[in-house]
Amino acid sequence: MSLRLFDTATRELRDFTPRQAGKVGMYICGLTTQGAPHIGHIRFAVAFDVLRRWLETGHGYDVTLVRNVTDIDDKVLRKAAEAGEEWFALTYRNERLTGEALDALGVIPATYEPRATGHVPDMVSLMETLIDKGHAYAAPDGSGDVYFDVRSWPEYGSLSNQSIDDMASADDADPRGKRDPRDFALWKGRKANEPESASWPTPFGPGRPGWHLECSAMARRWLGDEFDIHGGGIDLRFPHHENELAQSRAAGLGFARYWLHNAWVTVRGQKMGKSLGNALEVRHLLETTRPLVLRYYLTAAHYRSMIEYHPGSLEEAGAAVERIEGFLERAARRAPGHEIPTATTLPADFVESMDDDLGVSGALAVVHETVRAGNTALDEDDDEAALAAASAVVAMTEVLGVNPLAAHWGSGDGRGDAAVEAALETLVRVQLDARQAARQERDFERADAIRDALAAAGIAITDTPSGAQWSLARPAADPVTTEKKD
RNA sequence: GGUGGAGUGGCCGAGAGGCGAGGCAGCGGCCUGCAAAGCCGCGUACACGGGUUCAAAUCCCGUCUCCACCUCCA
Repeated sequence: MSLRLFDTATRELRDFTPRQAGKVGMYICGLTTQGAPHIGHIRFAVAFDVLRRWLETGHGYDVTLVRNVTDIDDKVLRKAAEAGEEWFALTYRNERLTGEALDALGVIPATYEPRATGHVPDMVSLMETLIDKGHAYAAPDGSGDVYFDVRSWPEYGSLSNQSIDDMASADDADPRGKRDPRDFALWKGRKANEPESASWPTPFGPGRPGWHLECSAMARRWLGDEFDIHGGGIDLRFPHHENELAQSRAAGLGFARYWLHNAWVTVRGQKMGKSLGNALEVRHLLETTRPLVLRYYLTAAHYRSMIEYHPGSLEEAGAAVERIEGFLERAARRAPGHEIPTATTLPADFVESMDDDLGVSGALAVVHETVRAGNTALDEDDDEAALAAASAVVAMTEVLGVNPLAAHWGSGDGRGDAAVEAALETLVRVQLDARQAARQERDFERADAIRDALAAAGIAITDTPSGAQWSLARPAADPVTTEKKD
């Protein structure tokens, strides 16, 4: 069974075949450095993290993942000017915040994260090629801008399935010497009010990258003239990806062979965005929600479906996660050394779902079915079957990045500092022994008082035929919508 | 105006001609001193109106509603 992915360019599912056997070059685009990341930005990263994991684990590909950092654009300069800080301070601070958020959610780091500002020579080279081929021109008005000539490229509009003449002509079409209002800037000449630090010398005069050129230049440098997958949010399809495609192809490059786009997170039916004031910043959500739960929430829906955020959705994700964790904890008590090995093969239904354009919903259904079967096996003292189920659950959740036992989640599963844990174990065990003694004397009032006291301390008791077990309780999240303007 | 997407049971969320994915919540039962956890059972849902078909949530026609993109956008 082969992997099928929905290619935005052809608007159909296509069998995925890498251009080089065993290797995949993937470029994903869109992590903002204009502000702190909200869960919409992170969803994008999580969606392509799942793809990357599946390419690696499910198909054994050697993946080179390049994730760009567009660290200079109009908005960065504007915001920095408004805040009275250096633009590079702002963009680097946010780049780090984004990195922290991705780490928190268990997103595997990219192979490389190139910055636009470090690739000006690559951009100049592309522009020279485009001008030579008659697809770009320096603005005749002395602005220092360089534009792509959309009329010179018949395929312009193919990615978003639009013809140039059908595109709404922008009311604010830049008058500065464009041959067509739809022509877009490859390069922006320096304006008098812009900081000198945001300017680079070029044969066309001093200036800075336009918004689109950096991706064509960086993808080419790190992945080659042609590569396998280009990913990003659906809202980038036009104009950003359309323009990337046009400028790269017009320059004679093969560029991306598959285009994948994820949908966004909505709040009250609207796309989340800082400008709308409904952005849920990752760092705020993580004050009340465990990272694993947030990761599960963002992973559980198909990447091309919108996720409608509503109060309570994180609690539901938390309940689902706890169900999986509860099973793994029970199973681990029966496992040799209390360690659950990771299964080396994945259930066929899981593989089939994942191969069908990353059907994570179906894949998670298999996870939960396996959990139920495993719980039944535990109840029937069929340890062999229970451990096989647990191993499969570990392997499947690892593919999705939601394995509760992954070292990444750290103390989230109660695996804190060993000395602290040992001390706690001793103290709790004393209480459990006292409760057991009370129960044997049928002094249930005292037994329940002990249980209540432990619960108040955040320790949950589970009675089993072989005695009471305890675990750190996971209080339900209490997320708050942060109404934060940027 | 152009392009694309969506409407599924109390909620979330898959599926894409015929056996009701899965999760959350709820109800009943088993287990338990009681709980919790776990297990078993319980739902006849697919925006609306037509049509095709032995059979439609799924295909066709029409309608309604919502969302997105059309040079800031994950």
